[in-house]
Amino acid sequence: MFKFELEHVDKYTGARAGKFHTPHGIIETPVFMPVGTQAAVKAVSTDSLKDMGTQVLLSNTYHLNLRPGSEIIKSAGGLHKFMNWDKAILTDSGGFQVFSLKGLRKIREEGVEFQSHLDGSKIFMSPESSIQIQENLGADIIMAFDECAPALSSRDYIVPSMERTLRWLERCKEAKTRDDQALFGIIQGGLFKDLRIQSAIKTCQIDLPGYAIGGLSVGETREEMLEILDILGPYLPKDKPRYLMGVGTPQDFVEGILRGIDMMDCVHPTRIARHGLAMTSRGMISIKRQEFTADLSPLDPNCSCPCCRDYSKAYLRHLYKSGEILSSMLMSIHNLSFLIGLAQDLRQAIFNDESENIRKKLYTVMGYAKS
RNA sequence: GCGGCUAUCGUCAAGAGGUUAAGACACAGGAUUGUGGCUCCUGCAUUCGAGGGUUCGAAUCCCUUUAGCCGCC
Repeated sequence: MFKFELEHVDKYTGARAGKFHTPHGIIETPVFMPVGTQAAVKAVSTDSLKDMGTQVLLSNTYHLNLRPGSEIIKSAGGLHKFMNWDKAILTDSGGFQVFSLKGLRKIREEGVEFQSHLDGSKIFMSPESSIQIQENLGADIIMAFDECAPALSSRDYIVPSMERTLRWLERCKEAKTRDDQALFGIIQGGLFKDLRIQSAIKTCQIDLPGYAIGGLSVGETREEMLEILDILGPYLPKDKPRYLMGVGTPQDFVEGILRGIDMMDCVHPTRIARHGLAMTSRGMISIKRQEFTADLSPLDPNCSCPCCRDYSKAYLRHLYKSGEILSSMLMSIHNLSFLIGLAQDLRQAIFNDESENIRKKLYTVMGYAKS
């Protein structure tokens, strides 16, 4: 269980292709993981997710604990049954909410006191309670409860935060009782290279089935983020999956994989889809643009997803302008298909030691901006 | 034919003599990275139905005219 087979490493870039075994199937890496925070990928059914080749979904401990409550999900037979998804699931621990709900929480050594964004009530989350909730949810991969610190944090802020996250990781491991769930540790350290290395070494000293890099894509530039990935590579065990948390523009995705990342998740594709933006083989397209009013060609002529197969840009623009729910559905299906397809292309390219070609294509043929 | 009322951005509408004519929606650009939030940011009337006048100064006052609505013959 939770064996990671490293199948091939691109001899030019170091990009990795592998297989991660979970109780709900094998995840072929590199992989993009759609995010379904509240046990649902916004605007996308599990049938659609399956059709587009999704291998693993993300969901969220903090949000599901508030609503409907993890006991409800436990009594439903776990998250897989509750949301009708029989492939792998990964739950984030609530650590990101320490960042995103900054105004609504207080951090202590023991844990974090949140004020519910729903009704204002006090919710205390600790490494132990996060693990307890995640055991109730029953995902295949569960994340350590950490603090995701803002990228612009000072060294004085990052040092104690990072050390606390390490102590919390020990407590998470201690609290864990189920052996059919893989606990991943999370490396922090802000944008300070020595702290990142320190965090990587100490985190990886704790034997776990996988390791994540957190605290990135939270306000820093792409160059800064990639620099951190570059220096971290040598400190990560080769025989464990490497998960870069919260990253999902096509550029970041490709650059991450070329730096040895195996797994990434992001709300980006589904969020921008709801706001009328598409990732395509010809760059980013805003379906809102006036120029598409009468354009009967597909969103992406090189895409075979249901959205591109069956509908025109003029129709998609009309749906968006009309506020139709179908707009969110089709655009989300497309964007997720694009990233999942990109991951599949990369995996194939890695086996041929040609992953660099995908990067070149991204910046030339596809026309994505380098920074 | 006579009397009254109304006429400000694509739409709804503030404004009642004094610097660049509110706001909302719509429209047009842009943002968005381990998802509180179909959200956020930016732009969008040198012009107030038309023409003339009073005044240092008018969307705001006066006259003429046009259109719509309401009454009366």
